[in-house]
Amino acid sequence: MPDQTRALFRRHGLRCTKQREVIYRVLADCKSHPTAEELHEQVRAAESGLSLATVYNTLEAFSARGLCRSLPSANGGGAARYDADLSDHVHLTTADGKVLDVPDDLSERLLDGLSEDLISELERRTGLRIGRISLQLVVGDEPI
Amino acid sequence: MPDQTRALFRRHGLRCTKQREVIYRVLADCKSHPTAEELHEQVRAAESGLSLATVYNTLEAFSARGLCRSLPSANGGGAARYDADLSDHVHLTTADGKVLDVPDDLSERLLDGLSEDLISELERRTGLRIGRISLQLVVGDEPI
DNA sequence: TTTCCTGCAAAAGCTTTGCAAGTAC
DNA sequence: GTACTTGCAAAGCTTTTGCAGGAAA
Repeated sequence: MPDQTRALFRRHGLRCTKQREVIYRVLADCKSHPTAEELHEQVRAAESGLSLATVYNTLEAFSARGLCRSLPSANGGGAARYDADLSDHVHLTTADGKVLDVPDDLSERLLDGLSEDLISELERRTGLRIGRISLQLVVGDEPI
Repeated sequence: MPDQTRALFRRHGLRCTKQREVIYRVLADCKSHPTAEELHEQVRAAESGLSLATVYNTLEAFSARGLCRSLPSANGGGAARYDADLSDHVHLTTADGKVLDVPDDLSERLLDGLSEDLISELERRTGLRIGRISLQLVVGDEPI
């Protein structure tokens, strides 16, 4: 396992196993926001014995420790999708459940609308504590 | 069934049945964006024989005809949530899967960021045809 | 009368869990 | 050695589907 990955896991309180390494590497290299199942297929190329349950457990551990996040799907049903890119960027979800990154410059224009005082206003009125916030555009090809 | 509901169903090409009426009424009166299961519980107060499969079929019919929409969940897994309010408003999804409406004035401030040319820019770069667009804030109580 | 809808039960899809064996620390 | 992780299988939850009877048009 590369020292960098080892350090990353340690820093987040995760044990270093070869399963976790390969899962992290595949997810981090992947621009398509894969489902657990898709990840499992790709990961088995490198570690053929690796089970789907381990993929789920690992994604859960990564999410809990802030190494990845799961993304809202189009409609609640269907498989969860995961992203190891934790930078501020907007996701665009299509009607058929795919998730794309909104290009950085457009993300920025959208995120500029999320000013500090809009967020405090939201906290005040909803009573929620808002630690992080992410923005999701859901698009359909039919006008409403 | 009230004439108004009857007319609404007819206008959208849906047959008028008492099951659909009660499901629509409960959903439209409900501010909490219920899951199919929650809706089923409430609906059975009025129509005790109504099955969960019918709730799902009906929500599917409503969504297809534009009488309601299903909302992205926090993380892809879990039950879908439904909303009969189709006006432009932003949804806020909490880490534990609840969905709230963002107050109108704040929704408006956010939606102002979605200018026509940002949307055409997105269409041009993604190759998608964007017929409708909805905005979802996903918040967590932990900083990322 | 024709077509669509409902209810039931069964199946399908996604995710979690219990447990025994194995591995990192 | 201790605590955590893995793999398997089974269970759990959500959603969809096939089909027979029933209701709307």
